[in-house]
Amino acid sequence: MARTSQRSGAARERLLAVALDLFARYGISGTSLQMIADELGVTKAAVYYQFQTKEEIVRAVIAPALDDLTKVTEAAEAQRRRADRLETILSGLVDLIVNNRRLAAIMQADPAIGHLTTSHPAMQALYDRITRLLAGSGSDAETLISTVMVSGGLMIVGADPRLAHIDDDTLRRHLLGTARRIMRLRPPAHSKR
Amino acid sequence: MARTSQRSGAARERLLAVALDLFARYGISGTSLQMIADELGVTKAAVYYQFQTKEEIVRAVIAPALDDLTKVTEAAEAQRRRADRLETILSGLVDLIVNNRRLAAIMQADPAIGHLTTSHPAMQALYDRITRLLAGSGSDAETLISTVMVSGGLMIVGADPRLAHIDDDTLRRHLLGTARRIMRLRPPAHSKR
DNA sequence: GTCTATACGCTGATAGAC
DNA sequence: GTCTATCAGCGTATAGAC
Repeated sequence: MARTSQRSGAARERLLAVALDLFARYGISGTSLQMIADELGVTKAAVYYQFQTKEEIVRAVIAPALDDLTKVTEAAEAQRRRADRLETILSGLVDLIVNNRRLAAIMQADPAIGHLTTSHPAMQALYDRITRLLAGSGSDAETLISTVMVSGGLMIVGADPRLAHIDDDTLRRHLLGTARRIMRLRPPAHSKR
Repeated sequence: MARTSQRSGAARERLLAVALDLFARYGISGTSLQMIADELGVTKAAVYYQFQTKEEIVRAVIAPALDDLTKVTEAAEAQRRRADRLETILSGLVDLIVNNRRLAAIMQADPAIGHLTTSHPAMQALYDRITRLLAGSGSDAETLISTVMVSGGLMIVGADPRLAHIDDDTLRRHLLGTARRIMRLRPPAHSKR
């Protein structure tokens, strides 16, 4: 069993840490298996033992954030009122992006990710659920456009170097504010601020 | 003279048309010189005669839109009042994106473009000018975040397949509306609608 | 001025020895 | 679990035919 994936192993963890670092610095297409191997002090084939495919490495790197995204989506779907669903998914997305700025940079910058999200059915389904949370069931053009702009804008924000100097709390606050404005959502009265 | 570029030539135009089409379908990294050559019915080296580099092809493909972007930027900078500058650059960006949806998809989706914009000094300067138009001289965190979200969100919108079915006029109208909302800009009184 | 033939070093990926 | 050897394909490059 355990052809690949699943099982831990220290070598595997080291590899993922190195890969995240290189991906963030050079992009996914800009990072070769050779670079990862060199950084680890092994050969390319040794990397291929841990992961059969470069795409597998990418998936493993983004997996933790994807799990969080799933949880946030489920929490939002559990809300009864549309305003609460919107508020939950928006603040969840904001937190996720602020906490994973390097990862956001990777996901936004590389078409390899786009390929992943569109090809993998489970990810496509998650994408659809988030779209439904943001746009609601009524899919008029205006709402759809706001939805695409808010999700796209949030993604991009994590990557942009012009915002690198802004601390997490400030970024989180203004990101959520701007996101609410795009979706015409009033700040919740019961919120702590 | 005329090592490359500059001069027209029918072959050159055909190549650019094919390249734009392939880039839009498969992305830049996903399009090989071989694919372009095959589509034209020539060899890879023939492509290499017209353009010494793949990057040169990319630059030539995005050049017309980049010229338009420069014109829009200059028009906006010529406005006296900040609200007018904002209005001009926003509606200019919206028009550009609506008129070049396929191109927007390419530019947003591929890191090769990111590399172009950050490496080429002239493009970096243009980017800075647009940022200044949107953010103004005061660079508080909130304005900066709105700026990044509006430019990023607009870019992404051109690429998103969920909006492919929306006609140009509707897209333009709601895009501008959402952009104004992000930047807290009231619609101009003297506007025709 | 436009192309073909050929080759270089790199990539992601595979098979099989140790 | 890691290695060597090898593969086809990539972007790039030159020499030379027409």
